[in-house]
Amino acid sequence: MATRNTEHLAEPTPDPLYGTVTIETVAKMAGVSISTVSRVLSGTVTVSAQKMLAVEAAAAKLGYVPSVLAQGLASGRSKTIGVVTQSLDSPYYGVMLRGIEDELDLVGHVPMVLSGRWNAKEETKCIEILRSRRVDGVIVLAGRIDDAALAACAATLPTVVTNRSLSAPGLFSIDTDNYRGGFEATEFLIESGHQRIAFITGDPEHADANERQRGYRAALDAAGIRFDPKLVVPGDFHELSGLRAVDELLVKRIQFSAIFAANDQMISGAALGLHRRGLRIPDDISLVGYDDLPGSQYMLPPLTTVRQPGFEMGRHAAKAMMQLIAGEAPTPVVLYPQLIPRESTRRLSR
Amino acid sequence: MATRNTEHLAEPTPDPLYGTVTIETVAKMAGVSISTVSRVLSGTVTVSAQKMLAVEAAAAKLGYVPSVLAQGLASGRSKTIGVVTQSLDSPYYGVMLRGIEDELDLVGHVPMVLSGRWNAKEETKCIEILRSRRVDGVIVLAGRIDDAALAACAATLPTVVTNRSLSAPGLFSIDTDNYRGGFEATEFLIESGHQRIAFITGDPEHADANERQRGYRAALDAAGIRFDPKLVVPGDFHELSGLRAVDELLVKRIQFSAIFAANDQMISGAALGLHRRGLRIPDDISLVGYDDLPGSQYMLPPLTTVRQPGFEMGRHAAKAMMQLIAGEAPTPVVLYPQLIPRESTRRLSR
DNA sequence: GATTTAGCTTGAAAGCGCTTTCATAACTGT
DNA sequence: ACAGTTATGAAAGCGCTTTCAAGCTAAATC
Repeated sequence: MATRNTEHLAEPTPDPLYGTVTIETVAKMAGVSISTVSRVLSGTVTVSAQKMLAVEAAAAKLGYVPSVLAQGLASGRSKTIGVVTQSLDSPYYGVMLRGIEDELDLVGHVPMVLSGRWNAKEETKCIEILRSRRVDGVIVLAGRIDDAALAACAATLPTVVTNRSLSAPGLFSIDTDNYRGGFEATEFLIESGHQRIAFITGDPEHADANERQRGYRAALDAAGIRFDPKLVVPGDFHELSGLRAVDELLVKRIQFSAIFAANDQMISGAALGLHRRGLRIPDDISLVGYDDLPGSQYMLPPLTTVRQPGFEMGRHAAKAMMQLIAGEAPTPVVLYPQLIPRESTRRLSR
Repeated sequence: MATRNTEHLAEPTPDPLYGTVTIETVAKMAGVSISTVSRVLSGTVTVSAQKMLAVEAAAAKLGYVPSVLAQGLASGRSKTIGVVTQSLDSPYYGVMLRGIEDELDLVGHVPMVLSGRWNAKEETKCIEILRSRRVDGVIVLAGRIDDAALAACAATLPTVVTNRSLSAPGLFSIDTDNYRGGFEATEFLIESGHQRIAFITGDPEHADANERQRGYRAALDAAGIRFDPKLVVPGDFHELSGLRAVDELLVKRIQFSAIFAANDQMISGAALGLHRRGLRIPDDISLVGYDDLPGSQYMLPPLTTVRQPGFEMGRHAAKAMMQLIAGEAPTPVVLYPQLIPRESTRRLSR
């Protein structure tokens, strides 16, 4: 036990000035009951102005900081929202975390962020840990965990998941239109005169990546360009896979004038691959990425990419969580990706 | 109150299967007292093998997840470590967060990360929030909050601060040798034949930045190169300031063959500035950064930079925190920055 | 104008789900 | 048979929230 009461001991000295000041300390000093202190602080019930002032004065003088732990135990609400991300240093998820933090801050809640390290098992473990900390809900950023497990989680804990579309009781999902993003990026390249457009895929376990690829194919079809499977190279969302993809294309002597990758990190790797072979961007090869990471506008040259509204997604996820907790049905939102033309693409003059 | 006990009501039905299973549920099922369940779970005291098995079986069957909230309240240890970072999407701090998370995970603790948004006031607020959540300690990553305030915090809460050197009771600080990093980067450039080396400063409020600058000057002195204040341009650690710095140098027609910036992000901006003016890296200008961010090896060209052991720093910070909590004196560590030569620098042939 | 009634404010007390003393009961060895 | 161990349960308490009922005041009724 933390600090035992000593009132039953022969120790007439008033509580040592030093030590934890609890609601009781405040109550005594203000000459009211702890119930009243609680009421003043939570502001739920009217309290006479006089006592209210007394309590506030006492609390201020004592530097009283209520224990959210105790509040949580007593009220059943910890004011903490669990967040499962993939990695604490992922640039893409980082932006979403910022959105979540900002929004939660507005309503006095705090996020508890754990990372799933890109695998379903770890994510499940994270959720378990979060559950043991009695979070009021969990927000899963993308994640590898399967839909069924997520739905099961939602049955006993308000759950919000981003970058996915699925529905279940207690579950809210929020996603952007990746198909459309993929389509627009490809369309942009085609309109710029490119015909041989390579595509570096993302991790096939992420629905996002597949949707972007579907958009790529659809744009090709729409323009009447025959799809060439040789132009599609597998990637895993990390830089190195982008570099390898370029190597593969080049080694196999596959003709292409542009590359569209399922995310910015892979395009960054691809750019290095081209650089190593003496190919210039965009003079020789045009590049389009996906995400618009904070650093992408400082790439050399600045990257043309599809901007994902990560920050907004984070905000909406948090807002939806608060609604879920309040028992309301979250207002569905549609977030659209947006093509940001910069300098990594050039118009092909025929 | 969360769920009221109903045992005093005329309701003979056993607890509904659905609902929170507490230590009491487990105790009843295993036919032991809650004390015994607690003991089995914490493993602090020996319990007969038979009861131990019974408890474990019951816990497993019920899917019992102890409430860390209640444990924290009762034991006075929340098993949560507060972390104050600058921004959840900062690449540099992200790596440190990973280190902290990894290390904490090993000992069953969880970080609660809040961001100070680059200002002392917010940081103070974060610490206050963390305190209200009864974290067992706080780790401050760099931070703008002044040393005195930090020392005051440490007086009542175990505190670890990175990227600073100061000492106070209950306070542990861990830093890398920024002077040395700055020195080595500059020395490397000088050894490569550069004489006119521009320096883009970091935020002067960060001691780190100033130390790096001191290292820069010292290396110049050591090589007998006269220090030219015109070569020093102010920056703020963000990309844009790097770009502006280059503009300034160029507009003022200041001669230089290399730039050393106090961090990678600014070098990234500087690179774009040079690119815009048609200057090539490293052919025309050599570049050296500081930090070695995850993306720096994929810059075009890959960046020569001073690697900061951010991950290790995070790990050590967390390890020191656990020692602080255990009442031990953390083992001091010295972390050295390391120059990583890549392709953004060239040897000047005279 | 006396009395009832509704409406407020307030404190006592029961819990929230655990940990940790304390004391008891059951063994051990000699 | 007795001191010395061990295992175990009862119970107090961690710092709050929230019900419950009592106490009071002001409005409403006849």
